[in-house]
Amino acid sequence: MKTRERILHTSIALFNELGEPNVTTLLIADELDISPGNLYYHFKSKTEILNELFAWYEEAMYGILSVPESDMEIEDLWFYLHLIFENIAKFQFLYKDLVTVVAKYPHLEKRFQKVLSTKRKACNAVLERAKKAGRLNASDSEIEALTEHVILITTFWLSYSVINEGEVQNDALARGVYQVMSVVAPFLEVDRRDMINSLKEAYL
Amino acid sequence: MKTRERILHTSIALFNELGEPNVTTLLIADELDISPGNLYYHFKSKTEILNELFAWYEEAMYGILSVPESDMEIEDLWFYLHLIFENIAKFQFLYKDLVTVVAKYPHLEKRFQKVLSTKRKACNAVLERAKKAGRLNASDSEIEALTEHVILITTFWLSYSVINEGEVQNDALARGVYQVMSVVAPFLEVDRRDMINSLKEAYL
DNA sequence: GTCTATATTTAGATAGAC
DNA sequence: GTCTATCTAAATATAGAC
Repeated sequence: MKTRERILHTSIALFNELGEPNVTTLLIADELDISPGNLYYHFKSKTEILNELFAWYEEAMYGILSVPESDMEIEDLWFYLHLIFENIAKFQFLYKDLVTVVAKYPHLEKRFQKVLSTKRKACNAVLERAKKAGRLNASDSEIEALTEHVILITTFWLSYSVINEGEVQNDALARGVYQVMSVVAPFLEVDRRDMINSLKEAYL
Repeated sequence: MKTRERILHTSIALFNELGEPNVTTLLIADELDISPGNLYYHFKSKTEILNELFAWYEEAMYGILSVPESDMEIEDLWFYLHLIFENIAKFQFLYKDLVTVVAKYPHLEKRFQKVLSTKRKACNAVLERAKKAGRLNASDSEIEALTEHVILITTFWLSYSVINEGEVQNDALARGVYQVMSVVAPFLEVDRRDMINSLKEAYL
């Protein structure tokens, strides 16, 4: 792996572990056993490292969100949500210090908002489709509130885990998925609600 | 008002407006038209300012949470939730940069967790009481998930608002209250659900 | 491409006069 | 209690040799 690539991979690892505000360019260089001068040969600033990582994040997220979610069953939804949570975990430094990071790198604000609004649309589409398929009983305003819940939970579940447990535990993602499912459950028929409980038993 | 008090009030205002990581002791002193030396005469460090403000926060929060919530109707719940959101808004600098602030001031971690667990107990008690009074139809595991939802929403609603709108809007608190109510609504009888919609119309 | 050495800036904090 | 002046430490970033 070329130095430039190694810098990016080490940066994301350190950011995720220690939080972006606590990772200096010197620390990244130290961890790689290269000099700070070398690091700055490849990236003219810390911001540029962050930009590149954010581009990775966007690419991964839009990739997942563009999946043609044709009429999913509960198990598919569980799986799909897990995929999203996994990608969030991969870029958890963005989520754990979201407001701070966006304040520090203002040009990321609009881009992050765009990801969120894409997520919102995808979520809305999934719920509307479930309603049309007769799987979901919810009014328009209920679907609207549900969508907000789903986006809020997915966005802040990792922060919530860190605050409660001091770190991101192994089962944090599965518990996040369950938490999302539990907010949708009341609008499903009874037998599908049981299925969520089965999935909880199986994965949690 | 004595200088010591003025420092605290100016600090909380600047923290809330700009975010704790972006407020230096020099900025606080400048805003007050006093010298940095003077500020350090009253507080030996920035951490000590934060400690004092956090003690304010704890006092206010425990005060609200110890209210004997005897069997609340929907309107009372709405009002009670608004009280909690208002206090969160008063100390929004803690919430907007929660993970960052706790990482920077590690001794606050346990204390914040204690506030959260007190909140969790209060929420659980309210829901259990509503169930016993026949107002809420929810299983134990549903009440457990509901409690998590309520704590998650109250904790991160302000961050969510900032990310989505770039700042905390005037109606952010009322929308937060509604969002919490909407997660409880499916477990209420139909007429009480309508009441939530009426409250939404009235306050939002 | 990589290194060493160093410059620049800024935040937190202290010393000592008034 | 308050001020001016200054120190220290740390983080970002650059210059120039190899």
